[in-house]
Amino acid sequence: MALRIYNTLTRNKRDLEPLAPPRVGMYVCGVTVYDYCHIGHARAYVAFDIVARYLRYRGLDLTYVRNFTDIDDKIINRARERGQEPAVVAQQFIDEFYRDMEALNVAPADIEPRVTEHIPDIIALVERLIAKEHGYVVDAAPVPDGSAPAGRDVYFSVRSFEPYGRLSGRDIEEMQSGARVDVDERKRDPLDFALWKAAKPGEPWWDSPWGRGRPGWHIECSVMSMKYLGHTLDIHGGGKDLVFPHHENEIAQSEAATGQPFARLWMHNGFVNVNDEKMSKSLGNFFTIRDVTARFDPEAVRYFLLTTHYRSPLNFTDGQVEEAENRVAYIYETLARVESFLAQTAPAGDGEEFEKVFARGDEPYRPRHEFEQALDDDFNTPRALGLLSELLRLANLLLDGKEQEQIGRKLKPPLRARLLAEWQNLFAPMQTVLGLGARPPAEFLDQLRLRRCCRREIDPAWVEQRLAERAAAKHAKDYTLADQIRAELAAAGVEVRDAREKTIWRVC
RNA sequence: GGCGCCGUACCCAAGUGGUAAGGGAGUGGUCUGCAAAACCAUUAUGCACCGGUUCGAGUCCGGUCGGCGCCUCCA
Repeated sequence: MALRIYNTLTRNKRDLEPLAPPRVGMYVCGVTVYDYCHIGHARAYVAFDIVARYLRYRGLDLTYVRNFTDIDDKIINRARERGQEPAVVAQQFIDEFYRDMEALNVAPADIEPRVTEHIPDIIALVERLIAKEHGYVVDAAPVPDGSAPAGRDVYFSVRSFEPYGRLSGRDIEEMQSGARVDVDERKRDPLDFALWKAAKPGEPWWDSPWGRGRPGWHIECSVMSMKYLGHTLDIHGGGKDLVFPHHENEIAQSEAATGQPFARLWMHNGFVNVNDEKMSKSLGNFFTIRDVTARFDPEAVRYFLLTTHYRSPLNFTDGQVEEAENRVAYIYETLARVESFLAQTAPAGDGEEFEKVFARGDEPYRPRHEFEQALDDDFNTPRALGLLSELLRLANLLLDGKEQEQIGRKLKPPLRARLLAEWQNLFAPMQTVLGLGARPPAEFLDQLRLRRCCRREIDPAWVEQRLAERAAAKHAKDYTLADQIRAELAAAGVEVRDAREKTIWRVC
């Protein structure tokens, strides 16, 4: 069974065919570190986290590279605003990035290179492009204060690379008429882009054959991806907004330099929208990961991001994240119930396997197989979550002892325990691949309750106090008072559940 | 203007030409002192609209309407 992935370059799904199986090299464009990440960033890195986890689950030997762009105009501007060194700004937001990703349970990449640590490699590639006449050197634009420029600029000649535009499906001639490209007579073609930029006064710089300067935006990814993964990557990924010009330019630079295909498979995730419009810094309609995880459990954000296929647009609303948070709570409540049942009942019984007991007509029930089919099909996480939901429902069915309603017969508790133990094994890969439900259930549920108490300004001590009073009333068979207290708690957002031994509560 | 994507129930969302996953909300039920949770049942002869191909189309083709994206920094 092959893993099929949508390839932006060919506009269809292709089998993943690594150059040197089982090894797979994947490069994903990382963040420019000048600000907190927003939900759009979260989507991209959660999407590729699933890719990484699933490739490993499938037994592939993945090397995952994700860079940090730690030198760039925006970082320099931010540093200037704050009166800090650009390197300080960059380091701060690298740290913030890690905090966000950790909260979202996004595993680090294997290699996380930074642009500023690869300047000699970048210079070498620019020199190579100049030698092959794909790059050309021009005088830097005049400096506003009239002083002499510190170096010269190097541009890539788009017309020297015949296939330019293939990834994004556009034609150089047609783009000219777009008229939205700047006119700079130093460039041979308006679409030519900078490989190396002369330093302006007050900007960070590195010595180079073209004087003091710094890398252009696109060259870093060509350099760092090929350095760690070789000339041809198995997978190159990023957000849809990088298709043009960033990835187009990466292809041009890399293939012009090496003469080899740069990436076999291009994956691009869709946007996160707000009111059906793209969430972006420039539109100012973004929510940072920090904002959202302050209000909702980070795992709810992760779940929410997986409810839509990674290539489709995803509309962000509080209601959706709240719903996701309820689903995650359902996962952990089920896991907690399974744990507690198994702690009390010893499994026993043979020959009654999950796939037979819950057979669908003549077909055995094989959730793991279906799960793999879903992810094999271009990482279809919504389908995978659907299967997850079914599986959770079956666990609760067994826990309630209501399996008769589904399979037409009643099972003895030891056999139910055995099936639930098997259930845990079926569920485990879903936990590890999706990165959901992997925390200790009690810990999660306590945290969620605290978080929701904060959200609704409920004092847990007050709840406990009122519940004690209600227990006394119930004991005295004063149901009127007991129900009155329960109604009062419910009005505050506290849901009371009378379980067998004790009363538990949660916040909605 | 060029290129491209999308339009599935009240809401979110899968859907590989062959009887429309899953979740939320709603309704009925089981359980419960009553509830809540959980579970069971139920909710699209229908997939924006109009044509076409086919034994058969949400799925393929053409057109119409509506929404969005890229073409400039952007995950």
